[in-house]
Amino acid sequence: MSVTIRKIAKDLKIAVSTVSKALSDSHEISEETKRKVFEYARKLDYVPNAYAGSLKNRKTKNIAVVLPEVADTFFSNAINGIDSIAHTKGYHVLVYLTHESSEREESILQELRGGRVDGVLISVSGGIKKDSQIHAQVAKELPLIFFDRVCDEISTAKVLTDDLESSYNATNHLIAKGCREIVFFSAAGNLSIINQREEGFMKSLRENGMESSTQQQIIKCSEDENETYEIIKNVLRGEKKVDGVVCSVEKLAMQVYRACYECKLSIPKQVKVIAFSNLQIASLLAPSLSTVMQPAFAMGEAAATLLFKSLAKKIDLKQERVVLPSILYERESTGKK
Amino acid sequence: MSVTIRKIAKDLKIAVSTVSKALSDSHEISEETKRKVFEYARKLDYVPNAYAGSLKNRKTKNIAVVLPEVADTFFSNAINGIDSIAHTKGYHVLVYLTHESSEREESILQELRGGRVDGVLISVSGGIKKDSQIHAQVAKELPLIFFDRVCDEISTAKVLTDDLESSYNATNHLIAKGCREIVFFSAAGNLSIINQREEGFMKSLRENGMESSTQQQIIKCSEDENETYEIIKNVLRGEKKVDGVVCSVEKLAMQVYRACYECKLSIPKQVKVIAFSNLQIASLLAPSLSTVMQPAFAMGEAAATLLFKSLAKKIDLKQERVVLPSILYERESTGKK
DNA sequence: TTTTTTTACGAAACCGGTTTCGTCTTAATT
DNA sequence: AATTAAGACGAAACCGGTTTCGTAAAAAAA
Repeated sequence: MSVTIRKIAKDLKIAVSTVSKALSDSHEISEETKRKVFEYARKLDYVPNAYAGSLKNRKTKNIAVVLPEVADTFFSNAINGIDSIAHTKGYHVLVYLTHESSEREESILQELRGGRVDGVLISVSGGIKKDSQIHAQVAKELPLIFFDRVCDEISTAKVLTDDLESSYNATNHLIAKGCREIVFFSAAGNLSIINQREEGFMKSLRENGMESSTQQQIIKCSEDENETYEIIKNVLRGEKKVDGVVCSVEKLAMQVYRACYECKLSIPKQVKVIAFSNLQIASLLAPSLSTVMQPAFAMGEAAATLLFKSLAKKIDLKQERVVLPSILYERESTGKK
Repeated sequence: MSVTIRKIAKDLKIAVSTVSKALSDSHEISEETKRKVFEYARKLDYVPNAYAGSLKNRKTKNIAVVLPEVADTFFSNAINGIDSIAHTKGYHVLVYLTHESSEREESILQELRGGRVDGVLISVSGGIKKDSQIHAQVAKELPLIFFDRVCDEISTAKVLTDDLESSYNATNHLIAKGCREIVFFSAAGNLSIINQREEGFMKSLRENGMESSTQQQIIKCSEDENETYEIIKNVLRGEKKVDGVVCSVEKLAMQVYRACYECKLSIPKQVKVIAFSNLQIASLLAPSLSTVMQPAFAMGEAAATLLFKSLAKKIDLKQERVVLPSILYERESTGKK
């Protein structure tokens, strides 16, 4: 049985409340008594129970981070950013993985209503349904902050990147490098950031007079990896020789690389590729991959900072919206020597 | 204010204990009453407080995962494995990052003594000191399981890979490919898995009559990235033309690639490289990287499974030791066409 | 010296559950 | 008919803290 303040009180023949106050260095307690309590607590190696007090004051010092997966450089770096802030605030981080499943995401959020955490940072799963009520419900009960993959419908804080603009820039980059038949590989699901990236892509095409059929230029991929691979191969082998590719997410870039290898298409000679990706080793790929890199760590920091400000009642989350710029790295896959 | 069983009891004009028992489907309560309680609880959207009961029965349904970093494919995949098991058991996962700092690791473990979690899975930081008492202390108070980076001194469950053997195999592989001047880049710190890998390396050299000076063949790298880079470059540019490299950890492989690039050394023509790594995209590197891949997901699963067995009082952790095999992937960096 | 204020501490309620134990009613047993 | 057993529920303790409020003693003010 672990040491409690009741045991300390009993041994020292003083009241439980006195021990509690002494340990929190209350002015109500004399220095003499405080010293005694601290000494004895130290001697018994007293460690307070983390959740006992949380009942009374409703502070668990836990926050939840809900995301599709952790084996992804964007998300793992975001966690680093979140953890760096949480750590300075003495908070603990619970990580929840949805694996892009909306059912799982919903059941996780439902569980989070049980007072396990003081706030939630979330990047929604690709499969999320529009009509889900649970996000709004959670947002009512505790501070909820979206980062990167947001739900536009929910009125709460959001941290994102300039997706439309950076997708526009990426497409312009391909065009500047001479591409004339560009396609956009779009991730499955109905994420607003993906929509933004699609729009940036189309905006560039429009401005450059390269717009034809949206359906032929924006290729929706599947949730299934193998299916996606087939889709990609079919597009690349099509009669309309594609010479430029924008990948909306990192995973697709890897698939495009594999497909080009199998179809004996040379990157960047025959097909130029640029992708939204946070791979630190993009520069070591064969060929090195041009990327639009999101400031994952900074986004995590920003989201966590908003959360703690909200917990300190400093801000109203409804008003908050942070947009950070992505950075375009030009590498061999778009023709850099 | 959220709805509690006391509110339900009051509204239904029954005792709190009756509500509690009804909700847990106790046989003490009549079907009639249960129905009423369930209905009303559902109507009020009652969600039980996660930590209220934990005081009494000492079960938080939380586990801690302590690791050096998350932006590393081994660790992020291990988390996936852990999460997959934890999820089926209805447990929640707290992630703690040490960033290879022993002070941080110690303060984290100290905090975990406060009953925040029911058990701990840990991969120790490289900077950990031998004389730290806190690991043993935690192991006394709650189930503690080491995975991958273990502390040999502590008598508790461990999940690891066949480090000595796989390092031996990796070195043999280089020799079979014609390497005659092989060095082992060893990660900073004093981790037992690194020692095992060093031993496997030396064993191979010995058996092949290639052992010379250990100090010249096993190169200890620094905690500082830039310093490590300089060390690597100096070794590769040395007069004794190194033609084979074993990297004890993934990060070093990336540094070796950079160094070879800068020193204009061709991989695999002049230098062959093999590394302990879990990068899924190792095959897309330029050149593709031969790796010793650890079964990260399975290790996470195994560690979590041990923990839950221990929580169910099914096993004595002191006896447990799981060793999983790594897999050697031969790719271009060691000469595969 | 009397009154007021301050200091230091204790008793008890409280947070939201679980669990033990006692009691009353009804049904089964002898 | 008397006794026992089972069924259904309530009162209260408990888990380990925090917080409010009351009070005795000492110090300060009148």
